[in-house]
Amino acid sequence: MSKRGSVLELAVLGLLHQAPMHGYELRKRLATSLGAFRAFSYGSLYPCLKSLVAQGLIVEDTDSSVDGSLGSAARPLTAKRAKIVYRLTADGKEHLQNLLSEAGPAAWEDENFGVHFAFFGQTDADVRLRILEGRRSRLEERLENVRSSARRASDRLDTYTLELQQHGLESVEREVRWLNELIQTERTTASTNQTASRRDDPSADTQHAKNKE
Amino acid sequence: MSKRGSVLELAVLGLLHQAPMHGYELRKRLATSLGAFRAFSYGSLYPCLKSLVAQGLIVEDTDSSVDGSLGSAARPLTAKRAKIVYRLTADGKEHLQNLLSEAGPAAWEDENFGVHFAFFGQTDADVRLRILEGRRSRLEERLENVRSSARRASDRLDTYTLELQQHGLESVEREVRWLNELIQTERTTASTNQTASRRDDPSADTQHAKNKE
DNA sequence: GTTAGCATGTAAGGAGTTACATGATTTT
DNA sequence: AAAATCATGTAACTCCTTACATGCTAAC
Repeated sequence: MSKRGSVLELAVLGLLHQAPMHGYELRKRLATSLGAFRAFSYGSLYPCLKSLVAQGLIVEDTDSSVDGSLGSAARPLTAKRAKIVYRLTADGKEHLQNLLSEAGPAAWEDENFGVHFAFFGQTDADVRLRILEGRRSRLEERLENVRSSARRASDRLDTYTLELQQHGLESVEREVRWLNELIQTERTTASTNQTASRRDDPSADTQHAKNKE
Repeated sequence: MSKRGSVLELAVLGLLHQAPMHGYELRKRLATSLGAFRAFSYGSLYPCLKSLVAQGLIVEDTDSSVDGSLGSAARPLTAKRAKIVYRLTADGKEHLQNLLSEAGPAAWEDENFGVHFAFFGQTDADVRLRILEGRRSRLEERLENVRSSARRASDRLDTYTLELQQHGLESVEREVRWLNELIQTERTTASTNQTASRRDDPSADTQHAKNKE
């Protein structure tokens, strides 16, 4: 169990950690505040929230305060099709921390990297660095593959295919440069102010045992 | 029927149009020659090939010529676990042309744009231009959304989230510049040498009636 | 003669979308 | 009082992946 690890779950937990909110708003934030331009549909969001509740990672605060306007004493304090505000539980916070201290390949693959990065504010400095470096070497590996296969087949590919390949290559190169800058910054700021989360802090290691890296 | 329109099917048809080949090689080309870095698994490729056969768009050339080395007369010309070479049928070619002359939104969304672009060599000049322009305005629209939501929430987003958003923004801006150049080139080369596929060619319009744009 | 790469497939399942269905609240 | 937007949900489906299962062929 616990291998419930879609992007969505992490994103939801991360956002709810910043502030409790209801599904509708959650969805809007997913669309923007995540650098990714992925927009999730309600068809995936709400079932995900249900599942998180079932796992005990979040709870629903059924908003009975805004019952408001016509609240006489006789009214059974339900009905009304509740507005549900979701909030992290203690377990949820812990689980989020575990997910965010995952510094293996899973954290730097395309689908996940963006989300992990988006919550770097809640991530240990050493984990941040490892993820950035992992991502970078993943991309460099990819560049190597494409370049070598380009050497083999280079010609005999029509203009458009080449153009596309070239553009893809440059995009990846650009991301590598971006990562280089970030890594640089992480390293320098880490040495100046941050001994934050030294390696002798045991809590950061709790889930490392079960990893399949 | 015929709404069978996954990325994979188009990619397979496009590649088979360039040359007949078997599944294994098809997969390698998908990984590289498509600018996208998506690699499809056999688990999706082979079922897709089956489905294309069932639709009559491709046929299997069970390779009995390379029976070769020990071919005495007595041998029943099967067994051997065939190497299957796939090849487009006439229907397949027609269907491919229809897919490639699709100049609506479906052709310029993220998932499809790359594949359509990869086969621009087999696409009419006017369709190419429309897809490029469609893609560009799609991206500009997206930029507008992100920028305006950034104006609203700008602050109060932590450093990393902003960094991510910024990087995403710049990636998209970069793609827009790329598209601008391509559109420029298309326009100039179209006016010089190409009257290729003038608007009075009826065959380019065959599937336009059923579009839901 | 055994490893590495070529070659073909299937079953189960994960992650997300679309289309639908409903209702409350705010704006015009 | 109509329209827009806020808000919550479900069922069916799509596309693709993982893990498995099999066997041929070339190189070392």
